[in-house]
Amino acid sequence: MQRASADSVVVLDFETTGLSPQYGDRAIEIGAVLLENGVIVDRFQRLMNPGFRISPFIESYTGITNEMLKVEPPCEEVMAGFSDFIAGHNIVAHNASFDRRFLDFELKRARRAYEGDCCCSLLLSRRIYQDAPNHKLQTLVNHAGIPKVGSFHRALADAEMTAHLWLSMIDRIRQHYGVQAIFFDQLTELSKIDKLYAHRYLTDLANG
DNA sequence: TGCCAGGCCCTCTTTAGGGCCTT
Repeated sequence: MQRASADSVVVLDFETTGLSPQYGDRAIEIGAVLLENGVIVDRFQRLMNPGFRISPFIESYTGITNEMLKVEPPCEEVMAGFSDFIAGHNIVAHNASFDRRFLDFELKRARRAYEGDCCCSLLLSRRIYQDAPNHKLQTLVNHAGIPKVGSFHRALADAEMTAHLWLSMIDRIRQHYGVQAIFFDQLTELSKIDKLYAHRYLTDLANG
Protein backbone atom coordinates (compact mmCIF):
# COMPACT_ATOMS: atom_id res chain seq x y z
CA MET A 1 0.00 0.00 0.00
CA GLN A 2 1.28 3.48 -0.91
CA ARG A 3 2.05 5.66 2.12
CA ALA A 4 -0.23 8.74 2.47
CA SER A 5 1.48 12.11 2.05
CA ALA A 6 0.86 14.60 4.86
CA ASP A 7 -0.27 17.30 2.45
CA SER A 8 -2.93 15.26 0.66
CA VAL A 9 -5.81 15.19 3.14
CA VAL A 10 -9.36 16.45 3.75
CA VAL A 11 -9.50 19.20 6.40
CA LEU A 12 -12.96 19.52 7.93
CA ASP A 13 -14.92 21.52 10.47
CA PHE A 14 -18.43 21.12 11.96
CA GLU A 15 -20.71 23.79 13.35
CA THR A 16 -23.13 22.13 15.78
CA THR A 17 -25.94 22.89 18.22
CA GLY A 18 -23.65 22.10 21.19
CA LEU A 19 -20.81 19.99 22.47
CA SER A 20 -22.14 16.45 22.67
CA PRO A 21 -24.13 14.29 20.25
CA GLN A 22 -24.73 11.90 23.18
CA TYR A 23 -26.89 14.62 24.76
CA GLY A 24 -28.91 15.41 21.66
CA ASP A 25 -26.68 17.89 19.86
CA ARG A 26 -26.61 17.78 16.07
CA ALA A 27 -24.51 19.16 13.24
CA ILE A 28 -25.84 22.29 11.48
CA GLU A 29 -22.99 22.93 9.02
CA ILE A 30 -20.10 20.99 7.51
CA GLY A 31 -17.19 22.63 5.75
CA ALA A 32 -14.18 20.86 4.25
CA VAL A 33 -11.35 21.34 1.80
CA LEU A 34 -9.40 18.73 -0.12
CA LEU A 35 -5.64 19.34 -0.07
CA GLU A 36 -3.61 17.71 -2.83
CA ASN A 37 0.15 18.20 -2.63
CA GLY A 38 -0.29 21.30 -0.50
CA VAL A 39 -2.94 22.99 -2.68
CA ILE A 40 -6.69 23.28 -2.05
CA VAL A 41 -8.24 21.57 -5.06
CA ASP A 42 -11.86 21.08 -3.88
CA ARG A 43 -14.30 22.43 -1.30
CA PHE A 44 -17.47 21.14 0.40
CA GLN A 45 -19.89 23.35 2.35
CA ARG A 46 -23.50 22.63 3.37
CA LEU A 47 -25.92 23.87 6.00
CA MET A 48 -28.25 21.19 7.38
CA ASN A 49 -31.49 21.19 9.32
CA PRO A 50 -31.12 19.44 12.73
CA GLY A 51 -34.89 19.09 13.14
CA PHE A 52 -35.27 21.52 16.06
CA ARG A 53 -34.61 25.17 16.81
CA ILE A 54 -31.03 26.08 17.70
CA SER A 55 -30.25 28.21 20.76
CA PRO A 56 -29.69 32.00 20.66
CA PHE A 57 -26.15 31.30 21.84
CA ILE A 58 -25.37 29.16 18.78
CA GLU A 59 -27.07 31.69 16.48
CA SER A 60 -24.82 34.40 17.92
CA TYR A 61 -21.69 32.20 18.05
CA THR A 62 -21.89 30.98 14.45
CA GLY A 63 -24.04 33.56 12.67
CA ILE A 64 -26.21 30.65 11.50
CA THR A 65 -29.88 31.37 12.26
CA ASN A 66 -33.04 29.30 12.57
CA GLU A 67 -34.36 31.26 9.59
CA MET A 68 -31.40 30.03 7.50
CA LEU A 69 -31.74 26.40 8.60
CA LYS A 70 -35.47 25.91 8.09
CA VAL A 71 -35.07 25.70 4.29
CA GLU A 72 -32.04 23.36 4.44
CA PRO A 73 -32.07 19.58 3.90
CA PRO A 74 -31.85 17.18 6.87
CA CYS A 75 -28.47 16.10 8.25
CA GLU A 76 -28.78 12.57 6.84
CA GLU A 77 -29.07 13.86 3.27
CA VAL A 78 -26.10 16.22 3.60
CA MET A 79 -23.89 13.66 5.35
CA ALA A 80 -24.51 11.04 2.66
CA GLY A 81 -23.01 13.50 0.17
CA PHE A 82 -20.15 14.33 2.51
CA SER A 83 -19.38 10.63 2.93
CA ASP A 84 -18.61 10.51 -0.80
CA PHE A 85 -16.39 13.62 -0.49
CA ILE A 86 -14.11 12.14 2.21
CA ALA A 87 -14.01 8.59 0.86
CA GLY A 88 -10.44 7.40 0.43
CA HIS A 89 -8.84 10.35 2.25
CA ASN A 90 -7.36 10.82 5.68
CA ILE A 91 -8.84 13.74 7.62
CA VAL A 92 -7.55 16.63 9.74
CA ALA A 93 -9.50 18.83 12.17
CA HIS A 94 -8.75 21.33 14.93
CA ASN A 95 -9.55 19.44 18.16
CA ALA A 96 -10.29 16.40 16.04
CA SER A 97 -11.87 14.37 18.86
CA PHE A 98 -14.80 16.81 18.81
CA ASP A 99 -15.33 16.69 15.02
CA ARG A 100 -14.79 12.93 14.93
CA ARG A 101 -17.59 12.35 17.46
CA PHE A 102 -20.05 14.35 15.32
CA LEU A 103 -18.74 12.80 12.08
CA ASP A 104 -19.27 9.25 13.33
CA PHE A 105 -22.65 10.11 14.91
CA GLU A 106 -24.09 11.84 11.83
CA LEU A 107 -22.68 9.28 9.37
CA LYS A 108 -24.22 6.46 11.43
CA ARG A 109 -27.62 8.17 11.20
CA ALA A 110 -27.08 8.43 7.43
CA ARG A 111 -26.20 4.71 7.36
CA ARG A 112 -22.65 5.49 6.30
CA ALA A 113 -19.25 5.10 7.98
CA TYR A 114 -15.77 6.57 7.71
CA GLU A 115 -12.83 4.18 7.96
CA GLY A 116 -9.86 6.52 7.39
CA ASP A 117 -7.36 7.96 9.86
CA CYS A 118 -7.72 11.26 11.68
CA CYS A 119 -5.08 13.77 12.85
CA CYS A 120 -5.61 16.67 15.26
CA SER A 121 -4.09 20.05 14.29
CA LEU A 122 -4.62 21.29 17.86
CA LEU A 123 -2.43 18.54 19.38
CA LEU A 124 0.13 18.98 16.61
CA SER A 125 0.25 22.77 17.14
CA ARG A 126 1.12 22.19 20.82
CA ARG A 127 4.32 20.47 19.57
CA ILE A 128 5.11 22.75 16.61
CA TYR A 129 4.05 26.16 18.01
CA GLN A 130 5.04 25.74 21.65
CA ASP A 131 5.59 29.50 21.83
CA ALA A 132 2.02 30.46 20.86
CA PRO A 133 -0.03 32.34 23.52
CA ASN A 134 -2.65 29.59 23.30
CA HIS A 135 -3.75 27.02 20.73
CA LYS A 136 -7.18 28.25 19.70
CA LEU A 137 -7.56 28.27 15.92
CA GLN A 138 -7.99 32.06 15.78
CA THR A 139 -4.84 32.66 17.85
CA LEU A 140 -2.76 30.23 15.77
CA VAL A 141 -3.92 31.85 12.51
CA ASN A 142 -2.61 35.19 13.81
CA HIS A 143 0.53 33.63 15.31
CA ALA A 144 1.49 31.84 12.09
CA GLY A 145 0.67 34.82 9.86
CA ILE A 146 -2.05 32.95 7.98
CA PRO A 147 -4.42 35.14 5.91
CA LYS A 148 -7.95 35.26 7.34
CA VAL A 149 -10.63 33.67 5.17
CA GLY A 150 -14.29 34.57 5.78
CA SER A 151 -15.62 34.50 9.35
CA PHE A 152 -14.36 32.46 12.26
CA HIS A 153 -16.94 29.92 13.47
CA ARG A 154 -18.26 29.23 9.98
CA ALA A 155 -17.38 25.73 8.83
CA LEU A 156 -15.75 26.32 5.45
CA ALA A 157 -13.74 29.33 6.64
CA ASP A 158 -12.48 27.45 9.71
CA ALA A 159 -11.67 24.38 7.58
CA GLU A 160 -9.74 26.50 5.08
CA MET A 161 -7.76 28.31 7.79
CA THR A 162 -7.07 24.97 9.53
CA ALA A 163 -5.76 23.67 6.19
CA HIS A 164 -3.36 26.62 5.92
CA LEU A 165 -2.31 26.08 9.55
CA TRP A 166 -1.66 22.41 8.72
CA LEU A 167 0.47 23.40 5.71
CA SER A 168 2.35 26.02 7.75
CA MET A 169 3.25 23.35 10.34
CA ILE A 170 4.50 21.05 7.57
CA ASP A 171 6.54 23.93 6.12
CA ARG A 172 7.98 24.69 9.56
CA ILE A 173 9.06 21.06 9.97
CA ARG A 174 10.64 21.05 6.52
CA GLN A 175 12.46 24.36 7.03
CA HIS A 176 13.58 23.93 10.65
CA TYR A 177 14.49 20.25 10.49
CA GLY A 178 15.25 19.68 6.81
CA VAL A 179 12.69 16.88 6.54
CA GLN A 180 12.08 16.41 2.82
CA ALA A 181 9.13 14.02 2.73
CA ILE A 182 6.71 13.84 5.65
CA PHE A 183 3.80 11.43 5.91
CA PHE A 184 0.39 11.55 7.54
CA ASP A 185 1.10 8.77 10.01
CA GLN A 186 4.30 10.52 11.15
CA LEU A 187 2.36 13.71 12.01
CA THR A 188 -0.30 11.63 13.76
CA GLU A 189 2.43 9.99 15.85
CA LEU A 190 4.05 13.38 16.56
CA SER A 191 0.70 14.75 17.77
CA LYS A 192 0.45 11.93 20.33
CA ILE A 193 3.95 11.73 21.79
CA ASP A 194 4.97 13.69 24.87
CA LYS A 195 5.58 17.20 23.57
CA LEU A 196 8.94 17.35 25.39
CA TYR A 197 10.18 14.75 22.89
CA ALA A 198 8.83 16.54 19.79
CA HIS A 199 12.19 18.11 18.96
CA ARG A 200 14.00 14.77 19.24
CA TYR A 201 11.33 13.05 17.12
CA LEU A 202 11.66 15.65 14.34
CA THR A 203 15.46 15.52 14.48
CA ASP A 204 15.29 11.75 14.10
CA LEU A 205 12.96 12.16 11.11
CA ALA A 206 15.43 14.54 9.47
CA ASN A 207 18.26 12.05 10.01
CA GLY A 208 16.21 9.22 8.55
C1' DT B 1 -35.10 27.10 27.48
C1' DG B 2 -31.05 25.59 29.45
C1' DC B 3 -28.36 22.08 30.38
C1' DC B 4 -24.71 18.56 28.91
C1' DA B 5 -18.67 15.82 27.07
C1' DG B 6 -14.28 14.07 26.54
C1' DG B 7 -9.37 13.71 25.59
C1' DC B 8 -5.04 15.97 26.34
C1' DC B 9 -1.77 17.91 29.48
C1' DC B 10 0.29 20.22 33.42
C1' DT B 11 1.41 20.10 38.33
C1' DC B 12 1.20 22.06 44.37
C1' DT B 13 0.70 14.46 40.40
C1' DT B 14 0.39 9.33 39.80
C1' DT B 15 -4.86 6.74 45.43
C1' DA B 16 -6.17 13.92 41.64
C1' DG B 17 -7.72 18.10 40.12
C1' DG B 18 -8.39 21.49 36.91
C1' DG B 19 -7.38 24.27 32.55
C1' DC B 20 -7.45 23.97 27.59
C1' DC B 21 -9.99 23.25 23.19
C1' DT B 22 -14.08 22.20 20.18
C1' DT B 23 -19.98 24.18 19.53
